[in-house]
Amino acid sequence: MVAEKAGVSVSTVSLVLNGKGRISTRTRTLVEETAASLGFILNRKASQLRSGKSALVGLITSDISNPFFAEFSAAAEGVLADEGLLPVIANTGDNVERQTRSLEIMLSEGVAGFIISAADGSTPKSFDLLRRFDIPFVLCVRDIGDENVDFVGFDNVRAGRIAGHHLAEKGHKDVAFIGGVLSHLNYQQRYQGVAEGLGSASIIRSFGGLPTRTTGQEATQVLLEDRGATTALICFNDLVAAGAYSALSAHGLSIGTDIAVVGFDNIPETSAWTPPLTTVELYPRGLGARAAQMLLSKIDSHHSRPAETVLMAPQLILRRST
Amino acid sequence: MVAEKAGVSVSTVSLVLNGKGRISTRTRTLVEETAASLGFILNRKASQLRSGKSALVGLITSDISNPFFAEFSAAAEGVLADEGLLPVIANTGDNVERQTRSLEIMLSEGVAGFIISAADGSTPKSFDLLRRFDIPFVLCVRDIGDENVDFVGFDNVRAGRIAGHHLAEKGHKDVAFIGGVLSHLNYQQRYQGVAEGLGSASIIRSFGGLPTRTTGQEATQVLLEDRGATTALICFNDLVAAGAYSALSAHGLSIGTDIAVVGFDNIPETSAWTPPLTTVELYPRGLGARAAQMLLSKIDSHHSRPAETVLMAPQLILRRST
DNA sequence: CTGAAAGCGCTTACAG
DNA sequence: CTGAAAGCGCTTACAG
Repeated sequence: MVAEKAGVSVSTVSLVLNGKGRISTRTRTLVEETAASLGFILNRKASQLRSGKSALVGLITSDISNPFFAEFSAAAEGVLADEGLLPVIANTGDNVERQTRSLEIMLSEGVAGFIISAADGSTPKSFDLLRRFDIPFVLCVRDIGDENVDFVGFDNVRAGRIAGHHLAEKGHKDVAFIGGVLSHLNYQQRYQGVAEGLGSASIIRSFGGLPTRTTGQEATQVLLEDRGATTALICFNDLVAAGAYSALSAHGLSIGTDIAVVGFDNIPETSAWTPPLTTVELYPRGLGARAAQMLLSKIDSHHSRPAETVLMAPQLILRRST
Repeated sequence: MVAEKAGVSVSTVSLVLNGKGRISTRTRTLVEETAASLGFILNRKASQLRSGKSALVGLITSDISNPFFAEFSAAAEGVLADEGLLPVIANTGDNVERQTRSLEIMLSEGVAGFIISAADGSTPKSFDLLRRFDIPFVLCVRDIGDENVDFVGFDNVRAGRIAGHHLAEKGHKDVAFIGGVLSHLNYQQRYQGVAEGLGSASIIRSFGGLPTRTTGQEATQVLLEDRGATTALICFNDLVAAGAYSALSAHGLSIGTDIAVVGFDNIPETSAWTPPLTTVELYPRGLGARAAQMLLSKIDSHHSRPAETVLMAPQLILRRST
């Protein structure tokens, strides 16, 4: 360590730099000053190797350029940074193998824990690696149906119910559910909620697909070829709604008057659309922050803490598309 | 190292796991098999401490939830991941001090290099720390006017000229430039280009502000209180254009017929707007990928490589808002 | 082709 | 209050 050129031992330097032990004010300031003047920067690789602690946290999502995850990640970064922790990111593209590879390399880098929005197709087994090394992790957004794992997400059934109920109140009885992968828990729960909210006298037609703008556009086009009595679109998420908007207006339909549209997520762009989108707030930023907090507390307590599930209550954001 | 419980020395294990040295096929497979069966995961903290190499790259932007940087970062992550590198992210919120702190902690974590979109107010001095430690870094998107540094960005003057010229061709002579911080190089160059493209007989009114949706909305409202003969809006970027869209339609103006709007960036959402936005493509993904490639080549060659500036040629994306 | 030894830069008991 | 020594898990010359 360079700073020992101030005439003291390495141990002493380490002690003052870490604010540990009892060091005389004189040597303390001496060390601090020489460290500053030398522009000393701690090598955490070495310190972590010895102490076993890490300032890195793995942050794994399917695609950080998806506005939902961009918001989610930015919020997580914020709370992590406040604790001096740094997120290491990886996109899985919803590929389980890529996810496993990211897990391995991050583990290898010695991250202190993980925040993971599981790739499609993940099972509880996908994270056995982390259990084996006893690394704390919290899953979020995507529920893989494992009750023994910490999870922060939202109540999908309730979110669906809110959307369905809102439409029912507006008198819609024949509705299209656009986008979403039919085999996923997120979809099934949301669909169930929609059905409940709409009530038993209603009709729902489903047009599945990956939750992207493209799906929204294409599925809406298909729908419009034979619209029937459909008066409202429930879009799996706001990205899908974006695509639906463009297909709808390409058809000359006026959103909010000719046809209603509701989304899920409340990503920032939706409030600037024409008309602003009515959507079910799923708190991407709140989830990111909460997941980071939960991980932090897991890292602190580490053992002997039962698994927690926190579900944020979705909320209707009433705007002009319905 | 656990794997030496296969009867060989640590050195040998290290050699086979790194594919170095000449090892007999027999011991090689023996080691590989026992490593696999034991679920061995290399501790890179240790290996990096010794070898001085790192698999971490610092990725610093003002805000990763900004769609431009979300795209940028996702693309950078892609090319980094292909090389087995992992991005560590930090948002500066355009605060130079936060940027410095992130630089320090990442340095401390031993990143192999940096990709940085400089926070507003950065000067060449802001990165002296990296020069002192001889850490490769590439700046991008925001030009801080340092010619001795690797930079990947776009030609702002040209981008502005494209937008101005397009509007001039459509017969617009009285134009408002919405959003953007007037003291920034990016703004000044873009403005200069717009003026050139529009031609000398035109009028440009400026409504500055941080390049956000909110600014777009508020500045457009101010403009509309006294619109005068203004027939077109040039928005500093697509986020500003989003805000402008909502203010415009709240005023009952039909975009593309009553008034023209053009943006910069071409973030994904713009193509789904009503009407789709005419914008100047600035290649967020291309920039991210290119910056990562450039950093990679810097890390390889390391010394004796003159600074490079690569500017991507902007391109008009003609859609229906003009 | 393989092993023993040194050393990367720290932190952490342990003496004193 | 401070120092000497061991050791975190690797890689890398150096012998053999």
